[in-house]
Amino acid sequence: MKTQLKKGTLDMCVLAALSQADSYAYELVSKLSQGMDISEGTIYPLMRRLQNESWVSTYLVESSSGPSRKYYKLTEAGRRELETMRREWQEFVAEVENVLRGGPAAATEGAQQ
Amino acid sequence: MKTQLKKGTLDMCVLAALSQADSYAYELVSKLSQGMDISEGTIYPLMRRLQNESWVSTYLVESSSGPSRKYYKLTEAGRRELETMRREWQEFVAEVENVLRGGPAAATEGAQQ
DNA sequence: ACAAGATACCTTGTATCGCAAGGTATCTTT
DNA sequence: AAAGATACCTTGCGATACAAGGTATCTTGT
Repeated sequence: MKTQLKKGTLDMCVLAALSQADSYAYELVSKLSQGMDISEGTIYPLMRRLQNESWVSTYLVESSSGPSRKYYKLTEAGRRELETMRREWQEFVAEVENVLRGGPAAATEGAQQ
Repeated sequence: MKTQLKKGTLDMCVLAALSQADSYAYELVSKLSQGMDISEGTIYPLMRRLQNESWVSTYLVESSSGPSRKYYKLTEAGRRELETMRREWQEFVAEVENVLRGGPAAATEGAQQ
């Protein structure tokens, strides 16, 4: 999957996943990797960013099959941010599709061929 | 408009615009800026990339209202690449929407709340 | 008991790309 | 001659995805 296209969407995808159920980074990677292809080197800095913005909070849970898991939980601010991101995403997609359709943003004047 | 979201889509948008009519960088900026918000500092390196990939060719046209314009024209390879990008874009959007809908890529197992 | 593998955390360095800021040259208008 | 629009371009910065590598825990096979 094209790396550049993902820029700016992974935060939203993670927040969306967390809006359904709390999760931990390692699990998020394996779940999101099915369709989105996200790697560990991406998720850990990303989760830190989300936490710095206070969009998620964390708590530790001991696991019966390995080391403790750091669960992330969406905060109220995170829920609001997710809605904002959704809106921006939809607007962005609409604008790109508009250009692809040859909408008003396409160059039409004074050109040849 | 969110900077990160544009990454990887501007090439496609420019190729799409050129698929309708030849154009030059300065004009592409003013046309695409209406909806997409693209700046000169972005377009010139971008056009060079497209040319390096042989997706566009260029020709000079003298203007009656300023310096000569460097027109860009989509090549056959460019047309094929545009179709590839379109496909990848659609697949990508579909996958993101899937995650937003809480699709199979969302974390559901073993979480709390 | 010990090695191997899975689970789970993390950091460092690299590449890419969009953009603000700045620079140059041409042509028209005042 | 000066000012402004047109049109080209480069440099340096910030953001982010990722490969590669590292550490610790827990289970399983021998």
